[in-house]
Amino acid sequence: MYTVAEENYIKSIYHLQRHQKSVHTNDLAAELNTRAASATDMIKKLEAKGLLKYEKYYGCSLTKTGKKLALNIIRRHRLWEFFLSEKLGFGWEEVHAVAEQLEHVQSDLLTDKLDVYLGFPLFDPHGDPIPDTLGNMAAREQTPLSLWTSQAPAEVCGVGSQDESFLEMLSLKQLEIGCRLTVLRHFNFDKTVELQLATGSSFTISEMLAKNIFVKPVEV
Amino acid sequence: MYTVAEENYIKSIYHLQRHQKSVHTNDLAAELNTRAASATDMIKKLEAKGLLKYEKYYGCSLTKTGKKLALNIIRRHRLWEFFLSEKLGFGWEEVHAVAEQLEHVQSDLLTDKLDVYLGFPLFDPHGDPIPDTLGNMAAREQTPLSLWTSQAPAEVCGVGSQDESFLEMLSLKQLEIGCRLTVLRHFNFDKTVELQLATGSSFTISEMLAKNIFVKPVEV
DNA sequence: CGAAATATTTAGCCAAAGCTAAAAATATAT
DNA sequence: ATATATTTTTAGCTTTGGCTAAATATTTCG
Repeated sequence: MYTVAEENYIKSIYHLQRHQKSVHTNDLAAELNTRAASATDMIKKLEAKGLLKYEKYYGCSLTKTGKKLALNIIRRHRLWEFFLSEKLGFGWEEVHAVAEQLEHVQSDLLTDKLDVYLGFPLFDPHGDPIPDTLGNMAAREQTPLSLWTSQAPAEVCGVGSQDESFLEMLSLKQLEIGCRLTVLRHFNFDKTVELQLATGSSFTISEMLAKNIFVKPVEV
Repeated sequence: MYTVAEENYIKSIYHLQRHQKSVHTNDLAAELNTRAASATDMIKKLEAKGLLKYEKYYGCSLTKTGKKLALNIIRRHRLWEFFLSEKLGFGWEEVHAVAEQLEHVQSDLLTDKLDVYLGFPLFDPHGDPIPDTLGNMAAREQTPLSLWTSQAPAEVCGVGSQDESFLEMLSLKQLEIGCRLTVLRHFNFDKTVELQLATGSSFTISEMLAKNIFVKPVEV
């Protein structure tokens, strides 16, 4: 069994590892809203437990065991998100905070029974894929709006951040998951994107926002 | 917000308070598998937070605030037990351990939405009543087998302990929740109880066991 | 009643996980 | 390439929750 703190470190290291191959102390501390010194301490502890490899002043990266644990935590998190949204009627922007707590309930039996009960969902309410028992998950068939060049109508199917101010902005601009839109044009100068909603209204969004909204072709 | 340790102390004090009016340090320590010294420390902390009143060498008892918290924790615990049993198909003897973890997820929104989702259940799978938002709960319409004198068939609807060895014994003797039985007689000498199952088999159980099995009249 | 047994508290430690401040290593920049 | 800036680590302290051993209250019993 692992402590909540350990699990949170493992999860953060896993997420950071998608971008940088080796995870640096400062980045990890920033991700967890803590200090570099604390991160160093925990990294050492996790290395002792065989969950990651660590080279002083260079960084760390998860071992096979560490990755497996990370995927299990992510699995729990996303299954709970799905449950909260689908079964309890939580707004998709409310689920994250509660799932942060639920993900630390350690019982594989619970996780697997929940998975069965939910019908083995492949994606959580944010469009992120849910790992199965072995850690395998579907690839997200998603393109950030910033890269979507097709004229064809697109459906919002994922977001790149759980930040509250970001999610608030989305719902303000009526860019919820499942909503349909068309990209009118990309402005090369400042990378802003002009788009039109199914309701007919059109407006321009920043590059930052466009990078964090994922879309896919509208299904027939 | 309260820590997991604090919540567990509050819950234990609440349970002990049903029997003794004032809860003694040693009993509390025993209940929580810890030592008297640790209990003293925590009692002081909880008093400082206004959750209980404490008199040195005498004991402690929950304040109004403390009781409210206790009932909220119990509410969460029993709702999760119901969920695990009803929705996920856990055996009723498996739910307790997992609910011990789930009960510490702190989100009133979650608790209330879960309650709605489950259809405002009144009793958990062990037959214990589930408090509502205000802390009110149904009285358990249950009699311990040791006091059941009626000739009429009875239905097992509750248990007086979550102890593993006890629950194991129950399932071994096929005395699950919901099962039907008739009490053949009470032996005055050693307070054992002879009973007959719906299957026809009959046997005698100890006073200890009889006190911990709750029954109610079979519903028509 | 007073001595022995029992219960409770105090004092002093430990481990986990965090922090600050200072030291050491690495990276950058003129 | 050396000086400066940044990053990382170390050292030492804090809080939470638990422990043991010793001290102090309380209860019980001869």
